[in-house]
Amino acid sequence: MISFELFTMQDGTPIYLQILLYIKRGIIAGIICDGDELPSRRVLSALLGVNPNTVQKAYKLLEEEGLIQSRAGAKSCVAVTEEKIQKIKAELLDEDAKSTVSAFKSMGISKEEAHALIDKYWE
Amino acid sequence: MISFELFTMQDGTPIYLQILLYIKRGIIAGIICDGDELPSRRVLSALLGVNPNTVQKAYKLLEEEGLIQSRAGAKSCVAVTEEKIQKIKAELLDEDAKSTVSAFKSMGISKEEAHALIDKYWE
DNA sequence: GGAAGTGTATTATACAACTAATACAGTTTG
DNA sequence: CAAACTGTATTAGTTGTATAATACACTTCC
Repeated sequence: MISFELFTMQDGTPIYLQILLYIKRGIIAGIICDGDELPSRRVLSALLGVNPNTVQKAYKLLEEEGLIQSRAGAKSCVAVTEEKIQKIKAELLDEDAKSTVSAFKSMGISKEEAHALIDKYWE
Repeated sequence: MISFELFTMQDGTPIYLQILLYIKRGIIAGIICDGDELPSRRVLSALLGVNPNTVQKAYKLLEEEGLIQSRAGAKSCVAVTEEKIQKIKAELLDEDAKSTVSAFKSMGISKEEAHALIDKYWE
């Protein structure tokens, strides 16, 4: 069963996206693995204090991406191949790195300063 | 007069925030300087193909931050001190670096891999 | 079989964010 | 002064997000 102990809500981003990202990143990190059971919509919504429909929206998007499997009546579970993992890993890293580099460059930051900034905030 | 030639619209982020960030980053990079004239709300909105109020929202926020000055009837212009520049530079770099590092760590990326990613997307 | 839990779907409401359309008052400039 | 441009304010409409209340069909397990 996937744990949501490390999940922390932040405002500014839609809740369903936070849930989506939490699971995607967990998969990429290897903390969430193929076959793992997901908490039910009702259980997770109660745990996070949000509406079941909000969880449903995240789960539905994950299913449409082919990362989880759901059948009516049964628990949902993670369904990923190594190939899919590498695919979403490349996608997320691409987004993050691209936007960060773009932001740094537009502010006149050099590559060396960028490295120093990463180090500074790594702790 | 501030140039918007390098400005490119991207969907996903509110337009007024893109305008706001474009100007802030230009100030940080030293491309936009104290005293520079801004295009009027109507002119810039026509140039970008958006509503004048969208530009107004960005300008209003910039004024509330004390980065530009506006008086009814006259053109608006940039009004920054070196101190203010350093302040917003620290703020923006803090946000960008912090969220990037957080994202990388949650995906199990090491500091060395992070550096390699920055280099990869720097071109 | 039946109870409990599950996924799924529908409808409605509320609220904030974003954009749009318009009107009004000030300044600049000839 | 007057035309043209400027900033500002108000109102409205659309969309996205979140919530709420149900309803229904399916699976699991005793």
